[in-house]
Amino acid sequence: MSDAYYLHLTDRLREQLKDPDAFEDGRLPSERVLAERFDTTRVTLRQALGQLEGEGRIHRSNRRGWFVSPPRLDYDPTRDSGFNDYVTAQGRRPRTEVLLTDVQAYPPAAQALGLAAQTPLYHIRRRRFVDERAVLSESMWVVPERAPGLLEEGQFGVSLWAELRGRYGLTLAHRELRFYSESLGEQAARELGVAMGSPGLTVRRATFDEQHRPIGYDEERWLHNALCITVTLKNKP
Amino acid sequence: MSDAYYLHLTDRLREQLKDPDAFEDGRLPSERVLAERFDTTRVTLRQALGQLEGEGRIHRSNRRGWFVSPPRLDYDPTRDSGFNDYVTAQGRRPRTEVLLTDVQAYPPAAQALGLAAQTPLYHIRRRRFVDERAVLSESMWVVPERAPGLLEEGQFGVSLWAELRGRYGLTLAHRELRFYSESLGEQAARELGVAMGSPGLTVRRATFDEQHRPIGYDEERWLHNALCITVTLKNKP
DNA sequence: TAGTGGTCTAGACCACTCT
DNA sequence: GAGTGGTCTAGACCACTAC
Repeated sequence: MSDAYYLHLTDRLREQLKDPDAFEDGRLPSERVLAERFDTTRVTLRQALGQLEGEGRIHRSNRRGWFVSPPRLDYDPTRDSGFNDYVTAQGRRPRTEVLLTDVQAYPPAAQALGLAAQTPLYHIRRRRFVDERAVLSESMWVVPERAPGLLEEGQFGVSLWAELRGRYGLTLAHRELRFYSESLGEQAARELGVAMGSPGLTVRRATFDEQHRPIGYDEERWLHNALCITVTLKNKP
Repeated sequence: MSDAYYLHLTDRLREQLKDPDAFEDGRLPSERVLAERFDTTRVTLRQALGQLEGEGRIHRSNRRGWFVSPPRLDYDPTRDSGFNDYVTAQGRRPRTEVLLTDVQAYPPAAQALGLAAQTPLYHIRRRRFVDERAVLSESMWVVPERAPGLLEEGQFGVSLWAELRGRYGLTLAHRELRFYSESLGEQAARELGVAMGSPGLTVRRATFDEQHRPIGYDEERWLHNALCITVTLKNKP
């Protein structure tokens, strides 16, 4: 089965991808051009592109084209250092857009925090970019009692955690993280400018203070090949 | 774009999947049958199946068919409790096969452990099952000085970490973990009985003792929808 | 041997982006 | 308006699994 033609195409494309300068603006030729060049149909060519997408080497922007993927971002979700900090530290350019702030009940957040399902929570939805590529769609819910007035004044473009620490004196003492691989749903796909069903990685995080009182909960939807999650642990848990 | 026909198919199939008893042995009807039932072609039907696969609801076994996926396994890679233990604790049935043991140099392992690239290491390759579904293909490299004679006597079907702790008195004090989403390569796909390019999740882990001497390194390739990685942290790192 | 999914052809139309 | 990827048709043959 290793002699499928689309696998030959992935081999040849992989070879070409080793020289990133071969593609202007990191953009691949159109599917029709590639299909003709390799003397095959778009269906087969797309199978090869899908394979390389799964490997994390290329990605697509909805109806715009295929692009060479940059190296994955290293991301340590156990730290509350800001997105801007670690993106910059890796020589990349961060940007954040606030899409929405409101007050809403969100049962999954409430459950993770041990609250009643209909508890109203501050809600902030953001979209984050690395080198002007949208890689992360994030929703954060904060317990209002822990950060009264947060929505009125917060600079959400910067680190929300820094805000919680600095302005409200909160200590993030206890964290429960879950991550899993799941394709992107309609909303996240739209916000990230990719086709629905594109591969994604989800991070959910519940945070508590020293007295184990709930602080907040967030859900992050990443483009699957944009990141590598890194965790370093001393001692046994 | 939300009115694509394959999305209607996913909706209808999702509905049917809510009643698992509707499928004998958790097996879906064949692609040809489903395509006819929904009055479409196999190409479109497969697009719908691929979508549900990405969502983690169904999975395929190479050339055997499509199956309803069981709930994800919760997995905490920061603990060295054995696979058998946490699978059993979740009411599932674990099984392990040893595929290979040998001595080899593996530069990525050596690099992660801070050793010379060509350092010979004990190597153990295993395949692990949950409820008789192969979900994990794993390679482990151990520094020979830390566990002399490991390959001669080890019971690799049980916990390798328990072996290292019990027989060699090793303390796993420091761990460096990396995980990322990446489609399965040829070897892992074959071992897991899925098509090459199927979505996967990779976990890499380097382990050190209290003196920060390297103990071992392992690479795990999971079926992407078989697990949810869970990490709980007290205090700030 | 029958049935399955895996691969592939040669087209077509549509929704969207770019300029 | 030109070009792109997204979706879809109606077939075909092949490699492999299960019996």
